[in-house]
Formats: sequence, structure tokens, C-alpha cells
Amino acid sequence: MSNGFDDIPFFDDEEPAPRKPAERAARGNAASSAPAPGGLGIAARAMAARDQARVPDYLSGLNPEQREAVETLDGPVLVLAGAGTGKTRVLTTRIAHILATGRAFPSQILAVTFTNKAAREMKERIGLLVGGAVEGMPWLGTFHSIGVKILRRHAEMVGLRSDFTILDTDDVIRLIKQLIQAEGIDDKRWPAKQFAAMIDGWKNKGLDPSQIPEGDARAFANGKGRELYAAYQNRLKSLNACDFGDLLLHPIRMFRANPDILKDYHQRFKYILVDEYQDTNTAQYMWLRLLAQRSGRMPISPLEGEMPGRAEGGIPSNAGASAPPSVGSADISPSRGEINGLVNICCVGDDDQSIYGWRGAEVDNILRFEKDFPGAKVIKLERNYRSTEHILGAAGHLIAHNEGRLGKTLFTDRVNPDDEKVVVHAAWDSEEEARAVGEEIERLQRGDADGKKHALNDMAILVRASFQMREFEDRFVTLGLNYRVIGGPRFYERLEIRDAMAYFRLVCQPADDLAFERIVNTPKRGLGDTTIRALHDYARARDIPMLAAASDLIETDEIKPKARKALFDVIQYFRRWSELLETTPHIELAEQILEESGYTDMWKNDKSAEAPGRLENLKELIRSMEAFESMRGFLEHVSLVMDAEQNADMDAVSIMTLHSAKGLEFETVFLPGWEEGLFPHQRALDEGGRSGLEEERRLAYVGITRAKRRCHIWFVSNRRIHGLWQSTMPSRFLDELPITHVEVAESEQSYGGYGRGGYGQSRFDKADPFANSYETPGWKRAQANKSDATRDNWGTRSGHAVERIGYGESGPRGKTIDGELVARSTSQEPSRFSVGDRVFHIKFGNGNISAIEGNKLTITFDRAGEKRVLDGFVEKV
DNA sequence: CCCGTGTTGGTTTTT
DNA sequence: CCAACACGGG
Repeated sequence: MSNGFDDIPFFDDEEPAPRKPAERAARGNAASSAPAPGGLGIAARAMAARDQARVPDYLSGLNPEQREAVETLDGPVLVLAGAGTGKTRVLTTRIAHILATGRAFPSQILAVTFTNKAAREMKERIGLLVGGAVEGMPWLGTFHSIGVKILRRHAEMVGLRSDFTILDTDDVIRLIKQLIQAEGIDDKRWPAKQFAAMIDGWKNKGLDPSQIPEGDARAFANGKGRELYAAYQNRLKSLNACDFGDLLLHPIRMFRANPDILKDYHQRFKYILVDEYQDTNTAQYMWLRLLAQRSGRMPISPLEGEMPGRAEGGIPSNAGASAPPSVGSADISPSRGEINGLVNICCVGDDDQSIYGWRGAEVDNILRFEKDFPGAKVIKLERNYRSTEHILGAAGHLIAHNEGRLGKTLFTDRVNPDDEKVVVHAAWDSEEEARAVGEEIERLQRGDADGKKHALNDMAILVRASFQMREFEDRFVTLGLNYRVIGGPRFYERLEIRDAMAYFRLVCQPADDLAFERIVNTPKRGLGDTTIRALHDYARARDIPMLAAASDLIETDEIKPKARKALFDVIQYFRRWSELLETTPHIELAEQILEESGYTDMWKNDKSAEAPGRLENLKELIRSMEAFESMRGFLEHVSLVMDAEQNADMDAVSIMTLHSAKGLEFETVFLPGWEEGLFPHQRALDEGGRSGLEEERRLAYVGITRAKRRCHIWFVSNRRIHGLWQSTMPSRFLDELPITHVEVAESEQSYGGYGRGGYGQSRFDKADPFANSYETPGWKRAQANKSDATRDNWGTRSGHAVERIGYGESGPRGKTIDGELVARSTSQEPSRFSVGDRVFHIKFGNGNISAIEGNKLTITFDRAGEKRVLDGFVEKV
């Protein structure tokens, strides 16, 4: 059976020891056979000297620290790579170096990232360095994609078949809901969603049902937490399915139970590289330790209850006495180049950018690295190539307020007297904040400030919470300023896509009950609750899939004739499609399935405004299948890679959360909402205490360090929270910025001072400690702007466009549509519309134009009533 | 089965 | 305040 993973060579492609090119190999081996860490032998030193003379291209241009990080191939290495210090470059060059020196074949390198995006980027950049050799790197990928690859090979060891399905969050919640109901528990009081989150948390920690803390187990459904978790795992097994957590946990269990298999992987992976190590959770840590560990001297026992991170400083290698029973003892003699029985593992990360503690990441993993991997080389990259000294100075001073850190200070020597300081602005409320940011953006765009016109693509607004985006969107629509929102629900999470996928899944995997239940009555076939319940009970009683149960039951008279007929048809279709699976091209089959099932017709007959968009999405889904060889291959891809590609052509300001900004950079960054309660967020403070505050501070650090040249921070005195206006205090982080690198904007008139209660005085309490007068240009400008804004609330600029990357059906107020350019007004020219035109709006549907003013139209929609919209959002019908 | 009304809660997100 | 969801009526 071809299931999309046979094409990856595994152990059957075991290469002989690297030998060519001869000269390079000799060099590499000489170095690696040198008595590690102590000092190099004379011959090796001579050769090293010779190497100095002939530096390979890919090494030139690295600074000494980067170079050391690339060239220290033997033993554990931790690269502490500050923001903008060339982290990815080090990682990719290191791989290139391993390959070029003949140390390992591409298939002997394990390189893990967190996101598909990061994996893709790495692949591309390695490709640039070494050419086609990347193709041979089957083990470069996310934790999860590598986890699947391992698990497919050994699925039977954990009670699965190798064609198991991967459930996403939505499936998981539906499944749990069923279990909760089956237990007779009130699913209102104990929401499935909440329990799914708990399970996720346990799995992040690597905990089986038997290992979860008693308190946790009791906390849900009157103490049924543990039973439910166990029931969930059983159900997954009978569905031949996995959730995301299992993709890591099953391999861990499998390795522990089968040292011989683990040993194969030890032999395979000569080099391990890990990106964003500060984001690893306990399960990922355990997974890595199993793969990295050699010689059985490393006690690793989190599954036995010992949590790494506590317990006297982690896991000392010499604590041989407490070696764990099973896994640890896979006795592999250290191969050449490994020290302390450890593989050549290189973890790259930045403890100051650890912002995912709330979803299970353990900063402690990176803080503990030297203890975990004795003899580890720690290399700090502190030379920054991204930002000005002011930005680095501000960020550095801020982050220095954290206690739990390894300590780095970024610097740059590209100092320019024209560099702007970080600017702190105050505004009266969030509306004014949005207005002022919009003005600043336009100023930069026009080039007023420095004579240079700045592209919108070089600017970003980074917010703490997504509700903050709305005000900016509103303002930018008004101004006709292009923007794109990054983040939010994605293409593959949309209803119609999930439905279609459920059809495909069921064809490929007839035991996929979740898929069955999803679509058995979609489109409506008169198969209601009663029928489904009967199928469900029958299937459970016999432990067979529901589709099979349906086949059985239509032979009996347990089901009403009408439903029986409908069910019969469904079964027939699936039988046919399954047969066609092997013979028909998958694209064709997919189209056929959606047609014959009546699914496309369902949307064609749907009169709602979203229906056309949904049909378009279905077409897009089919198109995206072209890149795959088989339907199974496609399904595998989708379950792991839920990205939507973005449209980079358009010039637009990016709006996103601070979290999704990690790893990105922009010339100009706007950071609004620096108020106590919002940033740092009250909930982080309440629930996370001191470490919560530190994570918020790291988030602030991430925000500032996204900026290359300009960083504008804002806070407001009044913000509407849950509908009611609250007066707010400036964020404590503002006080943690160094005066030398920060400038407080001339008062934008707004900020009337007030005390800080028990929090002590802030220099931001006064309207402006540095310069403030009602005669300042800033005040005058503010006044001017104010009238400006009220005068023309709709703006008159042309070419407005909005893009929403990854946002699904419910873009706010119908302004935007999924990743597509939806508005392009042309107000300079006479309107392309006339009063009375019949038009279509993607959100509001069809309607007639009743008035036109510039690029804004008043339209009476058939269903949505009268609305004012920009002309770019509608088209003639 | 669809739609309207009431209720509830409202950081951050990947796989 | 506003959006998502659950429930009940037609």
C-alpha cells in the first residue's frame, strides 16, 4: 500500500561510512578523532591551521562566535542566540558544514523546529548553501512531523496501525464531548473544550492517565478526570487515531519499551539540531533526551514521575545510581566525536524570548542545558545585525529586570547619529491611539519625516491581545490604508474545508468514526439523532467502525425505511469511492466525491452570503491537492501543516499579536497598549505570579527587538474593557526603559496626569516630564489632526486594500476575506458604480446601491439591510 | 430545521 | 459592548 511515507528511505538505505570527497573526509575525521575536549593533537592542529588558510565560502562572513557555533561539531552545544544575531544562519551553516566535511550524510542529521514555517525556511536556506543535498534530509522537520514519521514505522508497538489518523483539536473536542456524555456527566458544567485543554497540558508534560497528579484528576467532572483521560486514550486506539500530543508521546513510550529500536535511531542520528529550544515542553525534552542519550548513564525518568527542572538541578550524568529502569540503559558505545556518551546535539534558542510558558514550554529546559549535558559548550551570540543601538539599549535595559535568565546583552557597532530613539507616546484613549498611529504611518509613507518614503510592508503594529486590532482596522479602513492581519483561524479550519476533508478521510480510512459522524448527514439526508444513536450503539457494542455498523444495520429493520434508504446510498457511495481510490487520480476522485455526495450542491443551493466564498474555498482545496501524489499524502500534509500562504505582493501594514511576531522583523514597529492590566496582562499576573510577569516582560522584549530602525510605544489613559471605560495606568515596563535610549513624544495633549496609587511615581504620570507645553508643535499638531479626523471620517485615499491572512468566515464586520485582496477602491477616478447598480458583497450578499460618495457606497442589501461600504468590497453582478 | 432570543464570558497559539 | 453559543419556538 502506498501511504505517502514509503518514499522516505529509512534504515534500509543505511549508507556506508562517509568517505568522499577524500580530502574533506580526511579533514573531518582528523578533527573528530582528536581527543575531545582537552586539546587537539599536533597533526590535527596543523590541519586546523591549514583549514584557517582555506576557509570554505560558507564560513566566510560569519563572526567569530557564529563560526564557533558552526564549527564546534563534537559534543553538546548550546547556542544562545539573541534576537537578530543570525540564529538561522548558524543553524543552516552548521548543517552545511557537517555535510561539506563529510561528517554525516543528510539522512543522518536530525533537525527539529516547532513550526512548519521554520522548517521550510531552514530547508530553503540549506538548499542555497549545499544545493540538492537538502532533498536527502528526511529528518528535518517539526517535532510532530518527525514524530509521525517515526510512529508510522512502529505503530504496532503502541497498538496502532501504521495508517492511523491524526485528529485535530476540533475532532478531539467532539470526541471528548461524546465521552463526557457517555459517562452521564453534564457537558455544560464540564465543557469538552476545557477537558481537551487539560489533556493537552498533561501530554505536554508527558503524563499518562496513571501519572497525572491526583489534584488534576479530581479537578474535572467530580473526580472523573483520570477515568475520562483513560477512556479517551482507549477510544483513540479503537479509532486507530492519535492526537497531536500522541505524536510525541507514543514514540517516547515506544523507545522506552524497545531499546533495540531506539538503538537504531541512535546509530542513525549522528547530529541533532534543535531550533527555538527555549520553547520545548517536557514531552519534547524527553523525546530529545531519548534520542540524544548514549551509554545509559543519563538518568531520564520524567515518565516515572520525576519532573525535570526541579529535583536538584535536573539530570546529572554522573548520577548513575538513579538510572531509570528501561530506556536509559540502551547501551550504545559512544561513537567517534561524542563526549560524555552524548550525541552531537546542538540546541539553539534564546531564554529571553521564551513566551510560550502558558502552553507548556519549559524555559527551564534551556536554563538547565549545561547540567543536562555535561561538558556542553555554551556559545552566546550577542552581536546584533538588526536594530539600532537605541532599540537594543531599550530592549536590553528592560529585559535586565528579569531574574531567571542566562544573561546576554545585545550590541551593535553600526551606530549612526541619526538613529531615532525609541519613542513613547501617550494618548487619551484607544481611539486616539489608533488615529495617531495611523497618522504616523502616513507620515512615514509620505516621507515627511526624513524625506524617504517608507513602504507599508516595512511597518507593523504588534498588540498584546487581538481585541486591540479592531480599533486599528476600523481606523485604517477609514483612512483607506492597506493593512493585513496575520494570525487567527486558518484555511483548513473552515467549516466547508473540514467537511470536505471528512469525506476524504472516510474514504481513505473507513474506521474514522469522527469523519463519519461529521458528514453522514451533511448534506441533510434525513439521518437524524435517532439513526446516528442506533449506529453508534451498534458499533460500540461490537467494537466495529460506524460505517461497518451501517452496512450491518441496513440489513435489519432496526432503522426506519426512509433512513435505511439514505444510509444505503451513503454506504454505496463510500464503497465506490474506496474502490476508485487506487485507480482514479486523487484530484478527480475528490471532485467526484464532493459532487456525488451532494456537498457542492448543498452550498450552491445555499442562499446565504457566505456560500459563494465557501464554494470558492472548496475549489481552492481541490487545487491545493495537485501538489500531492495521493489523497493519503494530502491528508497527512493537512493534518500537520495547517498554514495558509500569504499574499506578499500587496504593500500593507501588518497587524498581529506580539506572539505571532516572534521571529519577524520590521523597519518600524508600533507597540500600542502598554498599560497595566493589558500589558502586562492582568491574567498573566494573577495566574503566573512573578514568572508570569517575567514572561510578559519577555514579550515586551520580543516586541521591541522586532524593530530595525524605529520603535514607537503607546499607552492610553482610558480604555474600554468589556464595554465599559476604565482609566488605566501606564505599564510598569515603560518605567523599565532607559532614559538614554528613549524619548517621550511631545504631549499629544491627551494624557492628563494622575497618581499611581500604591505603585509609586512613574515619570509617565505627569503629562510629560521632559517637554510639555500647550505651545509645542505636538500639541498644535494634535489639535490640527483632531479636526482633520472629524472632518473626513471616510478618507479619500485610493487603492485601499485589506488582507486577512488566515482569518476565516468571521472577519470583523465583513471588511475582509480570507487572505485575499478584497478592497481596491479607485476614488481618484469617477466611481465605477452608479446608483441603482446591483452588486455583490462577500459578507452581506446582494444588494442595490442607493448612494455614492467618493469611494464609499451606501447599499441596501437584500438580507443585511442598509450598509455603508468601501467600493473595493463589492463587485457588480 | 431554521431562526431569533437569551446567556455568558471576553490573553497569548502550534502541531 | 459584542460575539459566540445554547436553547426554545414556529
